[in-house]
Order: sequence, then structure tokens, then C-alpha cells
Amino acid sequence: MNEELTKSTEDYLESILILNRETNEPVSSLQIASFLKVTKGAVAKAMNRLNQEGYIDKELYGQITLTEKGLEIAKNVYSKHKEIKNFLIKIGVSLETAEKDCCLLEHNISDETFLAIKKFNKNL
Amino acid sequence: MNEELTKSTEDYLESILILNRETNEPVSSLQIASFLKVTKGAVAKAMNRLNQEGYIDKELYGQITLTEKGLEIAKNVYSKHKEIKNFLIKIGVSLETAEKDCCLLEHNISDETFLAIKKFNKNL
DNA sequence: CTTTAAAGTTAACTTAAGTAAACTTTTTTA
DNA sequence: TAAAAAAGTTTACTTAAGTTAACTTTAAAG
Repeated sequence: MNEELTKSTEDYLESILILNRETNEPVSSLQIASFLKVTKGAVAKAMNRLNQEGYIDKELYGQITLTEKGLEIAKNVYSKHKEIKNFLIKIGVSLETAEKDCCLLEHNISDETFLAIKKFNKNL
Repeated sequence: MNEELTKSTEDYLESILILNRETNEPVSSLQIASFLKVTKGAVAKAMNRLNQEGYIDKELYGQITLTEKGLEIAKNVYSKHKEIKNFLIKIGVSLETAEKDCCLLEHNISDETFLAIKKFNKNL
């Protein structure tokens, strides 16, 4: 299904989705930088790459939106995020830790495991 | 608890532990390379670093053993590995996927989440 | 024993991702 | 509308981790 996305790529796309949903507006580089706690230089570099590879739309000095391709990945990662978080809470992990851990785990979970967790969450 | 180990460092230490338990002998570079599917050059470089940082004992052209410090980390990671694998199997993930996924997840799980999973495994 | 194969080492290079800081563009505001 | 502040860009540098390939050491076999 995936064609080798890095954790970092997934994180950028996911945060664009999240930030966009908060405001319903295109997203700025600084928002992303502050969300992911990286410098604006890092964001600029990443956005160049994501743009070239067709995951986002953005012109020089312009704001950022996800393309269809980017959106699909972002949604995918974010749904894992939510499902894992939910699951962690259900087995007794604190909100704070659940939020922190799922940000890392979301990048390393197979589709099969994702489905199993989803099922588990439903049946409880 | 941890002082910033990378995934790669944890993987090397864990595989030394696993390989050593299989044979009860010190471990060779090639064994590690084949276990982790990296080149022997990569192993050599990593072993130099781990040696300098006190995680393994090894002399030039010699075999590899974990120091106390290295062993502690290896055991820690490996116990997460086993617990996560167990857990995945319990929620219906196939053996194969469970093994693959837990190799990644083991590096990203907090102590709190680890304990919760452990508890979950016990009470089922 | 010597030669050859296997194992280990080293060096030069690659890639992904970040930082810091100088620079440019855009936006705000007095 | 000009000056200052904020946002975005670019460049040079860093780090972690890998690869390939040449080289050295060790071990095994004739």
C-alpha cells in the first residue's frame, strides 16, 4: 500500500491535516514549525520536497494545502493516531502518555495490526 | 531512565543478546550483520561506537559480548519486544506480522505503556 | 607451512533530517 | 506610504546511519 514514506514525511502531512482542520484555512510554515517543534528552515526544506513529490500544493511564499495524494496519507496516519490513542487509554495509559506514544507508534504499525486494534476498540 | 538511545543502538544491543542466547557463545560481526540485514561495514562502525561508549566488550578482530550496561539495555528492549509480540498475538495479529511489528514498536513505547500492556497480557 | 577463503576493518561516499544564520519577501503599523 | 516586524527562503554545516569496495587479519585446508 505505502511506497516507503518516512516518519518525517508522514508527520508533516499529518500536521498539515490537523492544523487545517482546526481553522479550515490553508496552513503556514510557522504553524507547522511550532506544531512539530522544528525550525522554519526544516519546514521549508520539507515543504519543497513534499511539493515536488506532489503531496502538497504551495507556491513561493504561499500557504500550504494537501493534494489528494497527500490527504490520503495524512488521513491514514491520523486515523492510526486516533485509534492507537484510544486503545492506549482503554488499557489504562494516561491521556498525556497516550498522546505522546501514539505519535511515535502511528508510523510503525502494519495495516493488519491497525485493524486488530480497531476491532479491539470496538468490542470494548 | 534512558539517556537517548537510538533505535539503531537498541537494535544492535538486542540482537547481540538474542544471538548470544542462541549459542551461549560470544557473537561475531557477521552474525549480527545477517540478523539485522545490514552490511558488515555497518556493523563494524556500530561496534566501534558501542565499544567506545561502554555497551560492549570487544578487541580488534575479536568477538563481541555485552557489558553490564549494554546487557541492561538489551534486556529492557527485548522484554518490550516479547511483551508487545504477545499482546499483538492476543488481539488476533498473525505470528508473522506480530514479529515484524514488535521489532519497530519496541523502540517507541514508554515505560507507562509497557506496564499497561504487561498488565493487559496477564489479565487475559 | 603456505596459500586461499572468510571475517573484520577502514575509508570515501550517500541520504535523510535537522540547525543556525543571513537574506528576501510580505505584512503591519505608525 | 515608508519603516519595522514577521514570515518564508536559502545556504553552509552537522549527525546518524547506512553502502561499496579496497585492504588487513585470522583461520582452514591442502
